[in-house]
This record gives sequence, structure tokens and C-alpha cells, in this order.
Amino acid sequence: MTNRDFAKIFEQISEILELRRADRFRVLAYQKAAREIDHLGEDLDDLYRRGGLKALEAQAGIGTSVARKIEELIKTGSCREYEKLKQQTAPVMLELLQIPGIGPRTAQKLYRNLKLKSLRDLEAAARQGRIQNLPGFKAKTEENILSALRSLRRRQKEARYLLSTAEPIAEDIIQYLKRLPAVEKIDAVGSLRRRQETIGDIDLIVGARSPRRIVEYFCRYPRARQVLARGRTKGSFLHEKMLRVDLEVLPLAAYGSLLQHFTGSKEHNVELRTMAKSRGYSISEYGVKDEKTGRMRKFQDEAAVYRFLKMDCPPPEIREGRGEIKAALSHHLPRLVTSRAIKGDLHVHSEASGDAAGRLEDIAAAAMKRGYQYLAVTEHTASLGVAQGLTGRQLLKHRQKIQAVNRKISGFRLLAGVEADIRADGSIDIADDILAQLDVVVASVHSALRQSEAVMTRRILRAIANPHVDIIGHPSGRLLLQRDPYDAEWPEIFRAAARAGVALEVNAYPERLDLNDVLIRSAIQFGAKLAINTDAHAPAQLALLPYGLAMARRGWAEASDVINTFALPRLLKWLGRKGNIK
DNA sequence: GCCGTTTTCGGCCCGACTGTTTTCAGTCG
Repeated sequence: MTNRDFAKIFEQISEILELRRADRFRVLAYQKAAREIDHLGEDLDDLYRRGGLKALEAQAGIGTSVARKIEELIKTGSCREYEKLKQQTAPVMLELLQIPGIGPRTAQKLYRNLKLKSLRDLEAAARQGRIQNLPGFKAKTEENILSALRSLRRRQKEARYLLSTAEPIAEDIIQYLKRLPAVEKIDAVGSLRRRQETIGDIDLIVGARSPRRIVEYFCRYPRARQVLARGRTKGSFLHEKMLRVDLEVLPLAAYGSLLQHFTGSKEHNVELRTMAKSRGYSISEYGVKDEKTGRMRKFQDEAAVYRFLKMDCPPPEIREGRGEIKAALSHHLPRLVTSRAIKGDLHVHSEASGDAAGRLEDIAAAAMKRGYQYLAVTEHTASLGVAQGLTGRQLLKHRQKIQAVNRKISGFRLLAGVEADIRADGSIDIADDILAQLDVVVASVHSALRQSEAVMTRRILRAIANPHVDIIGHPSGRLLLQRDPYDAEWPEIFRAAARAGVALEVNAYPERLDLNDVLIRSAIQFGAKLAINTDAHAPAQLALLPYGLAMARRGWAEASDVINTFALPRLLKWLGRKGNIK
């Protein structure tokens, strides 16, 4: 069972308990356990094998009860209490909960009164006008249920958006709102500001004096398909691209609190407020209230909110409730890697790779324009059929071309490299004597993605053991919204990479963003180095770097963890440790 | 169900919007 499988079970337990109107804190406890399991850097299986129940209970959000259930699941493959709960609950009830606007109470009432067997029954009942006759329901609710059912169907196909898709949509709405002179300050917040790899909805905040008029104007945005809420200070609509856009407007005097509140995450805010409450403060988007005196302190700038609580201000990217509050309180926040620290890109394709464009000269020029000291040209190899890559001999010829370009420029260096293929058995598809003559060897898995966890792990470990391999490219193989990462024993891989001095890539391509934040953090904890690369297939794509940078920051990476923050001499020394010629 | 520089018991974040109500429950972020 993967951590996701465990998490799903606890999510379901919490939903069933919610339907049965169990104590709401019990419901929350299971939700929290599921979330924590999802964000664990290690497999629960391994954790249990290593330290038993104690190790499980040491995790935040996991206590005796959840730990025992995990143990039962590992040992027997099922959990009696969970099975019992499932038996006592009609499956359609859980489906009802998925519909926006329907919570446990409404689900209960609908199920009892309409004897539903499926969501189709619900839709039929709504169409026939049978819902508006139920006690506590009217025509409006019926309409809302129909519309929610429709959007649920659409959303199930495409529930989330790439960060790179959501960003321009948000930017367009921001430009629209900025046309109102009354808008004094505006920011995209929520998961966008935290730079999550995919975005479920867009959150915007505005600092202004006349909230209601701005909310009105916001709801008239031309690409709004349907207004979902239109209040005094808050509004929200469904964008024609089917993402939800939320807006909150408050006076400038409280803008810092608003920014803090809406940036989230939910987990971060809950933890922060719990901590503040224990000190007698109540935090909301309006400010920090002293519960004894009832006095409300307002903050114009966000850092001041944290300062008031005697803590450092965690960068938005790490506000996920994964230890940043503790670190901020003890003034031990990581000093996250910045774009300024990046000295080069170590995974870039030129026109020599069949699927890429750009001459070496243009790539070098684009890199110099970004202020880089170096850039590694890493073409595909011939075994990657679709990309028409190079053979070993062609790679050596290509290296000469690269060196010729280097002779024409100064203050910058193109490195000759390759993105070699890790074959199904873990061998590299380019001979050692060729690899030895290249500056940078990125090794990536491109085929046989469905190997078992054990086989895939052995495969990557063998690649790491190759003395010429410098970087494992897009290590988990995921394609966001398209393909799941393959299974591998990441702790084992990170340990081996740390020992062998092989860096793990943080691939900045918006569909990849691979490794992800959780694995990045785990890799760092195992002492492995990272390389934040664009995998650019055209010179303009060097500009994708900020996406990879965001992912590294979300994984708590500091400059010292990232090899392409090294100045050229130090990088060459790091690369040359295995006897490659430089 | 979880958790502990107030606590091993008694707490558990905060507030807006909607719909159906005449003062609030349910839901959401």
C-alpha cells in the first residue's frame, strides 16, 4: 500500500464519520491524519518496519488509534473498523458529499427523503422538481444542486490547472481590477502565491476603501461564467475555463492581515491561530485581537503580523503546516534558495536534439542575458527514438562545436553534456569512455515506466552507481495532470545519491516540476544535492527556471543544497570529482 | 481522535455567504 492508499482510507473514515454526525473533532482528526500521511517523506510501510507503532505515533496527527489501524492494514491488508463503517454507509452518501454546497446534513436529508441510489437519481429528482417540495428546500436549492452536478462532472475531468496555466488567467483578472482607481493594492494569494504546482482555484485580495463596489465590478468580469457569491467584502465566480476565482476586499489598514490570511495554507493558518490562541490572541483577516482586552491590532504589512507574534515571517512557499511555524518561532527558518543565487542551467537541449530548437550561439546568448556563468548543453541520445538523439560519436563531434562556441565568447562557458537514457536494467545507453569525455551527464528514465517499485529502485540505484553520472533527470517521471510518478524507494535512492555525489534534478518544465516539494525536502534531509534545471527545448524556455526554483523553495532548499548555485570553478570541481575531463 | 511552557482532561481557528429562516444552520475557504 502506498501512503496515498492509507491517506484515502482515513479520508473516507472521516467522511463517513461526518455523515454519521460523529464528534466533529474526531472527523477533523482523521482528516489531519490523512493529510500528514500524504506529506510524509517516507513510506508508512518502511516507517512501521523500522520503528513499529512508536515510530507511527511519533508523526504529527497520528495517535494510538490511527497507528493501530495502520498496523492492521499493513499486517492484514484491511481494517475491521473501516470495513464496518463502509458497510453501514450507502455509497451514494459519499458521492453526495462531493457535490459543492452539499454537506453531511443536506446529504442525509436528500438520501432519506428521496431514497437515492446514485447521483443520477438525484439529478432526476431535481429535474422533476421533487427536491423543492422537501422540508427545508426550495426552488433555489434545487437549481443550485443541478448546477453543482454539472460543474462536478466537468471538474472531475479537469479538477486542477498547472501553475503556468492559472498564472496568466489571474494576471488578466488583476489587470481588469486595476482599471478601477479605487483599487489601491492587489495580490494573487492562496496556492498561487505559495507556488503550488497545480492550482484548484484563484484567490485574489484587494486593499481599498469601498469594498462593495469592487466586489460588484469583480463579478462583472467578462470571462466570468457564473457568479457564485456576491457579498459585502467577498465575491466569487466560476471562470469560463472552469476555475473558481475568489476575491476579498478590505481597507488598506488591514492589508497585511488579509494577505496573511488568504495566502494560507489552511493548515498553516490553523496551526498559527492555535498557537496564537494559547497566548491569548485571536487571528483573523481583520487583525490580531487581544482576547483579554478585546482590542484589535491591524497590520498593513504581512511580516508585521508574524513579528507581533514574536516569530519570523515564513516565505509563502513553505506555509503548508509542515514545521515552518516551529522554525519561525525559534528563528530557524531555512534561507531558501533565490533566483539571484542561480549561476547556470545544467539541462538544456539545442536543435541537435530532434525535438528541440535553438542554435548553440543563441542558447549561450540567452543564458548570458540571464546573468548565468555557465550552461550545460545536454542533448538526447539515439535510443530515445522520438527525439532523434545523438550517438556517442555524434556527441563527441557536438562537443567540438560547443568548444568552438566557447572560444568566441568570454565570461561564460557552455558545458558539453548529454541527457542519457537509463535503460530498463539501469545501464546507461552511452559508453563509459564517451561519458568520461563530457562535462555533465544527466541520466533519465524515459521508458519502461511501469516497472515494479523494487525493479525501478534497483534501476535508478545502478545509474547512480555509474561513476560518470552527475545528475538524475526528472527523477520521478511524473507529468502533472497526465501521468503519476513511478514507484520507487526514494529514501534508498536519496541515500545512495548523497553518498555517490549524484544530484537529483528539480526539473522546471511546468508539466514536470519533478522532484516535487515533499521529495525535495526528503532528499535534502538525506544529504543529497539538487540541480534546478529548465530542460529547455528552446532558448526562450530558460525563462521557465522560476517554476523549478519555486518547487525547490517549497522543499525548503537552501542555496548550498543546489549545485547550480555554485560559481563555475566550484561546479567544475564538483563535477570533476569522478575523473571526468574538464 | 489528538495533544500538552496553562492542561493526561478538556480543549480543538475564524468569519463570510447563502438559503430559508425570523435568529440561524449549513457550508465553505
